[in-house]
Amino acid sequence: MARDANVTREQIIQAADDLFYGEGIRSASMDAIAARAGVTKRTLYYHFPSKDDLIAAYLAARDEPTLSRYAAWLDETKGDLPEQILGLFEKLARVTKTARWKGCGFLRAAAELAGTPGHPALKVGSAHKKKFEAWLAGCIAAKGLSDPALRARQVMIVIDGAVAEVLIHRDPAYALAAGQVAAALVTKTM
Amino acid sequence: MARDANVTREQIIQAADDLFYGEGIRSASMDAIAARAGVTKRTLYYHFPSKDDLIAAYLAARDEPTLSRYAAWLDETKGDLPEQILGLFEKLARVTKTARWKGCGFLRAAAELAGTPGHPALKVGSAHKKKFEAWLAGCIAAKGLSDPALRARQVMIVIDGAVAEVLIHRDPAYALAAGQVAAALVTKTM
DNA sequence: GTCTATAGCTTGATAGAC
DNA sequence: GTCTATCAAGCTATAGAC
Repeated sequence: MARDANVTREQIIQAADDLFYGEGIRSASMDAIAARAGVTKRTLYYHFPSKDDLIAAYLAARDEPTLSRYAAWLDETKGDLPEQILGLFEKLARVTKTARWKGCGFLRAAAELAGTPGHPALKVGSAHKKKFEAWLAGCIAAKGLSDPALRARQVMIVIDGAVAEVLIHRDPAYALAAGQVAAALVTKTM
Repeated sequence: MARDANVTREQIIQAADDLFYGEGIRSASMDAIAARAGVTKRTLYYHFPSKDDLIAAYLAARDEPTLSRYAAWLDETKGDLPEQILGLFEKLARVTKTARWKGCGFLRAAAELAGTPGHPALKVGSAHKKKFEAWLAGCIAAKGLSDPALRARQVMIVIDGAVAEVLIHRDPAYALAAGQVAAALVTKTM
């Protein structure tokens, strides 16, 4: 039945997210993902013809939730845009302290798959970051600031730089130092 | 002979660098590394007891050359510190266009090994980035700027953010946009 | 210190039944 | 659409000779 198929598909995606994000893409085996999803490998391969397809689907499923999370972090913070950006980075710093947090899934996929240039998951990751950057540009343009596209790009660089640095050192302080830079980037007088 | 052992060891490290950096750590097999180094697996395991040891040694070997490269990029550029920083990012943008460039080996290792927290290579990577940050702090302090430690940390965030973004989009323009931010960070009037 | 050879296991993917 | 069973290849690491 199509209804059950979607449920099964979602269970597989969830298992893939747990293992790809938790252990790394190459480290997580199709065996382990099938077992975690509670299906056999035959069923897994029925829904996803290859591991590469599953990797791409795993990242695609993270796109919307990731954007929503950052948008919520911004919206939850009172004040003008620089203050909101500071709030976003404070919330980022907080989640990086949790045991589950292991950096940005898109960036980690790009890092791990850098050796296979045409990989479908790389396109998904690039598209996600473009969407993120466009959302930032919209927030900046709404405040009437000059050069929203450039500022959005620079804030994006600072966000991913902060995430990378926190992952490397396991120190949330980097996110707070980054927040200051990003806040300055969305302030009229630079 | 000890002399030949060092030569062999260096050949293995070179082969590991080619394959770990080129294809990814998990994707590159010990078989392939031994073959590329022109030794048998027995010899490979004589010099490096495990793959994890070899990964750590591969990163350790990249430490000094990486720092020297960035230092050269700074030194080669005429002008005051903000101009030198701009020059550094321009040179970064240029090398990202080469086919061989695939991001930062340290960051990619951190991304790939995020699932194994105690891995020796993660300590090597963190130590390298700390050293890089300390070098930046020295450059900034030498110019008499306030808060050299904080500024260095923020420049580090921007550098790694730029590298991450260029890797994701395969677009050197991100490095140039990042250069403006970093240059502003080492300017007296912020 | 380097060789040949291989153990012991895991991998991504498939065959055929129902 | 899901199952049981299995493949051929690749993996890390080791044994024993010289």
